[in-house]
Amino acid sequence: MKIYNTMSRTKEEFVPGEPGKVKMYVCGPTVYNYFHLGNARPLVTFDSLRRYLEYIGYNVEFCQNFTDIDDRIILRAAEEKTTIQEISERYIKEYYVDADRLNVLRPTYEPKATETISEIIDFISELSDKGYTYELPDGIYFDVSKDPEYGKLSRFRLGDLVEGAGDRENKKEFDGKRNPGDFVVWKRKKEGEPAWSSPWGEGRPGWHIECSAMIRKHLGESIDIHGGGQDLVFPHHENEIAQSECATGSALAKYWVHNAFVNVDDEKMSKSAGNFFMVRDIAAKFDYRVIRFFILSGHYRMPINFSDSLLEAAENGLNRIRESVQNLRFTAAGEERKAVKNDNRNSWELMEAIDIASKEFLDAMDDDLNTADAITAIFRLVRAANTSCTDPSVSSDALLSAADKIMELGEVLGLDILGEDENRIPEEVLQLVQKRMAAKQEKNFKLADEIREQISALGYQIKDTSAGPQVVKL
RNA sequence: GGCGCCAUAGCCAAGGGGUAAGGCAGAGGUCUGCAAAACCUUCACCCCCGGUUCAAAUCCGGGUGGCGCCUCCA
Repeated sequence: MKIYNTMSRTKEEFVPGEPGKVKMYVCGPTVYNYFHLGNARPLVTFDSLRRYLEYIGYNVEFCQNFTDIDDRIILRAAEEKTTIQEISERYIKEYYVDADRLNVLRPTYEPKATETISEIIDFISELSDKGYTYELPDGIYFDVSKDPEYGKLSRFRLGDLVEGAGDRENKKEFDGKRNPGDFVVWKRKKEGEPAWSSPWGEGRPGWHIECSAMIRKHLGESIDIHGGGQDLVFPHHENEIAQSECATGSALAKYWVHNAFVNVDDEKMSKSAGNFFMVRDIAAKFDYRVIRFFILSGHYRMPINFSDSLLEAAENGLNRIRESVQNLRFTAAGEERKAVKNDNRNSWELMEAIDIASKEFLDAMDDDLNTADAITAIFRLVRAANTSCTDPSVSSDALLSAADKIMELGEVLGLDILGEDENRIPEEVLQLVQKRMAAKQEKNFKLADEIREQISALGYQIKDTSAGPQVVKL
């Protein structure tokens, strides 16, 4: 497959360091709150990349961290008069509630910063021994001027950073720093803060260092894919590269992959801007599957706007796929349909459409994870399959093959098109369906409509087809 | 100031030198007691101006408009 590499700013052929194996790392959440739609985008994007790589045969080792020690967590704990452990544990639990329902697979490794302290300290020691760091009263800093390649990912030059600093240049934060771009790897303890002992006294790790240490601990010195949101390119990933490559001497990652933002009215959704929507709250109105489908309906490197009407459009689109699978299975179950031989011409044409959809799907995903086109391939199969449902000469086997393929491709995107339990109809509902059938036979349409209302109140919808009533979960 | 991205129908969104995928919404029709779904039909010359070319929405140059990073941030 081809994947866009931020390092080269071009699409490159994906060739992992070790054949058949992929090592990928994605920057995970700082756990001090529920996550918003903008945070959900990389989760869904990289989960889909991981699923696709596994689908085409790779063995994927996937690592995603939890930042569970950070200024915001400390602040939150202070506000609530509790410990940082309590805060981070709570929001890790809540993270899983949302992530699981978004059908995000659990990573192979999910390290926490606070459980990686000794590796982080070792890492800093190495940098220190090699002369890349210096001490200031408040902590240990990385000297970016010691790294001749610094800036290669973001393509920022050190001089430009000084200019970009603008009005911040006069602020205290630069006091003592050798270069404006220098960043802290170990923060000395301030009164009342949680701390760990280290060769530099009590303190806690800086933000960037945890990822460098975790990657090496779980995946090794060099990995295949490193992912995250576009805003992490600088400074976070740039600094990770500087630390890791100065320490180990080898390239940290072969492919740098970054997703674009979720916007509201064309402006970046962010906590600081206050224009964010929690996934939890959106899920009160829309199914988590709709949220995932919405995220995947555009290319990951293009910004997407969020609004209710866009979610509604996504919901309707996803329903079209779901209904198709339901209709295919229902139609295939018909007795007359089962008698149709599967080697007739029209059945064969549907089988061909299935193959074409598979190929289009693979082509789309191979082209830099083009999930928008991959979804189009599914829609094209849906159209062909629905048309086949109206053609009595197409066999049950062919219809079921189409349904299976739609489910299979949907699963690669993690869409969970039809859950297992959605096929089982409760006895109570089935009895009502029988009663309604009887009422219809007697032309008692008033009663029939009342029963339909009852069924609907139980969460099921009834559709009268030429082959009898079809019941589906709403 | 530095670096970078984007501009395609009412909306969303792919594509990317040879004459515009798909979805949502809309209109008309078929089926149907009604409803729902489905099916059929219909719905764009791709921001503007130059240039290259037999041919440009696609390439190049210049505009205009929108956005992002350079500060915690997905």
